Amino acid sequence: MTRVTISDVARTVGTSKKTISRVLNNDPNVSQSMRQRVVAAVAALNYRPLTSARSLAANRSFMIGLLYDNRSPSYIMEVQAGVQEACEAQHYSMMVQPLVSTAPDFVERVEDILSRHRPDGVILTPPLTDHAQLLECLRKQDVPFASIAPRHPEACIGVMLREREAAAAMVEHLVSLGHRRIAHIIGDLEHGAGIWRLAGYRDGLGRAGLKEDPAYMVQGRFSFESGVAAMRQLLALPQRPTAIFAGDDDMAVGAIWAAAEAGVSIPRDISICGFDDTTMATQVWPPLTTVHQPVREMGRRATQELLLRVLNKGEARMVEVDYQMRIRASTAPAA
Amino acid sequence: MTRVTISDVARTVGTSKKTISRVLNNDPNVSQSMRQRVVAAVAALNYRPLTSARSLAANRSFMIGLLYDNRSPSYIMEVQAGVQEACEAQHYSMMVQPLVSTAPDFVERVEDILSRHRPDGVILTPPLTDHAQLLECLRKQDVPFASIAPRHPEACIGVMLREREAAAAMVEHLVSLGHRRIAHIIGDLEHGAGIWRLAGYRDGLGRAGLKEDPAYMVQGRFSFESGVAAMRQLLALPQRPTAIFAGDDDMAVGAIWAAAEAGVSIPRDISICGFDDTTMATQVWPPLTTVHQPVREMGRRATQELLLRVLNKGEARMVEVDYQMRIRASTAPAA
DNA sequence: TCCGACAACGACAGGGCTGACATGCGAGAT
DNA sequence: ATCTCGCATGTCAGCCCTGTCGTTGTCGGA
Repeated sequence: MTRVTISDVARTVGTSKKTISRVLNNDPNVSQSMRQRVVAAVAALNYRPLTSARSLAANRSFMIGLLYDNRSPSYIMEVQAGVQEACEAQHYSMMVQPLVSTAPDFVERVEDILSRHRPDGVILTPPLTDHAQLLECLRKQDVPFASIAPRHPEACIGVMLREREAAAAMVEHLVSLGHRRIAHIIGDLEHGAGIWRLAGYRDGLGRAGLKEDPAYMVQGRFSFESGVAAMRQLLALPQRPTAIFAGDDDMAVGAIWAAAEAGVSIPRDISICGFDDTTMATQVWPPLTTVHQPVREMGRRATQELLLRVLNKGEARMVEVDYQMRIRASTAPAA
Repeated sequence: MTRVTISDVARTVGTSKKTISRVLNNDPNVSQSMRQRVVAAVAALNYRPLTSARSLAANRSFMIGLLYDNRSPSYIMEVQAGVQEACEAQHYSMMVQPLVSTAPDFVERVEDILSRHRPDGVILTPPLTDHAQLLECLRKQDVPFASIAPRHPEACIGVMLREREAAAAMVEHLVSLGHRRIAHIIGDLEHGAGIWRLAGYRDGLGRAGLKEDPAYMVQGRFSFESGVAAMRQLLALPQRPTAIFAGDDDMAVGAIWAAAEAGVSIPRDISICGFDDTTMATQVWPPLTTVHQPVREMGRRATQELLLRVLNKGEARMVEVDYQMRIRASTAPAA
């Protein structure tokens, strides 16, 4: 049982390979009747064009690369699902590539992937969205890309969310519950998210007329462990905060864990909230108040914009999606 | 700046394309001196063979497909990382494909992927490992595959773990803490894991001389929500169990959540343990006693076996990896 | 010295598909 | 009737690599 090729189809229809190709690629200038006959034959023979042959001939790979560097698995998994959806809709395939931006051979590896596979476009997730060398590499190789939550959204296409505003809104939520001593576990400042959320925290304090207290601003790294460490530090303070806004859910979950460890009750003694609304947010106890980011949709939208550009089907842009506040049981009125 | 091709390299070295090819593919029968000159030229020109051209000519794709159907994201993500590692080591690339085994066009989609991309091999994760139509499809198209924790490990290559034994050991752990009323939240019985862990639970009870009680065996579906539901059911029992062995961590976390909801203290009132040792296991409070499954390693090992077969480099087999008990704070002596 | 065995290499022919260009043909304009 | 034009289809070269197979070079043994 050998492979069915385009020639086989052409032979059965009694036409040229090119006409088959035209039908399959939705080229204009094919008569209705011919189109139908071809479609019928393709179905009858169960023919599917071989991707590698198409790539070679058409000089494009029909592939989108998803590059990431160890952000939380649940985040990446969601993005991946979204990218996959969008690719599928355009009969593209997705190739995922974990990368370590600090590795010595980083650029080398990127170049390797780009030139061996020649993806028609690439999706960048934080913090790769702002990796200068990477961006240069992409530009040099002329590979279009779309970014998810890049630090400089005005300069590129992709998708973003008003994180600063959302962070401020979260602080306002805490203020509205009567909290005055509100701490922030700062995310990785290499990420836009880290910067914006910190800025939003400050906005929120400012609007409520509260002063910043350096002791209430603890550096984390967007990880569970860093959340635990930060919380321990906050709990050791002579005057504890009554509410904590963690830069992301992973750190918030860490904070909740450290609170449990110390016998501090959430939200009775301290309110905690996060950002992202990951799977864990609803699976910890108490359920976490957080900002919902539609990560999957963001993956999808970014990919759609990218494909718009790749396929020359319209003007690609930086899309903005909406966040949503998810007020759950981890925040409560100040004692 | 146009692409560097094998001809360019051949021209600079002053030899034929085929010789370049031989060097790049580590074929024998090339003299040392020639080999060196070629390598030097390749480096100088920064040449990288185009994957689609190689695929077409060599009639293989240099690609391994990873197929999965919505098991928990953290599980898939770990497998994916392992598969990726193994692929990389052999200069293969990984293509991930989410699938919905209940979808009406399931077979259609599988066939499509297989014939368009012709992966040189495929990694199957549960429950796809036992999907009859899928397996038939793979055999028909002559695509080698390796399975992770398939229900019939003797019939295929891949990787497995003595889950039944581990489950029994977990029950023994509970027994050794003095528990006598031990419940089990049963996983999805479509998965080998569901079956084996249930069997192990029974083994454990039997060895301790305990009788099975249908009321203590609640059906779940390997999901957080099903864990919550099962736990509520168990808590409503006139005589509650003192310990619960959940079929996986997701359900165990759900059980912990439902306990918190009901004001039941873990492990003081009830001990809970799970299976898998996912990320969550150490992030919930109390930290979860569970069986550690080296998921990433399993992905890697399965892929290594697969590549052994694909590349004809040796006899591929069903590898067995070891589990480890992780006794943490969610289990304690019976009251 | 000659032969055979085997190592080292090259010429050639595609693999399956698409892009550029050529051709044929009928409808409408003149 | 003639000329245009535009749509529908075909021809052909070529994308970049590798497999096949035959040629040449090398070396040891008789």
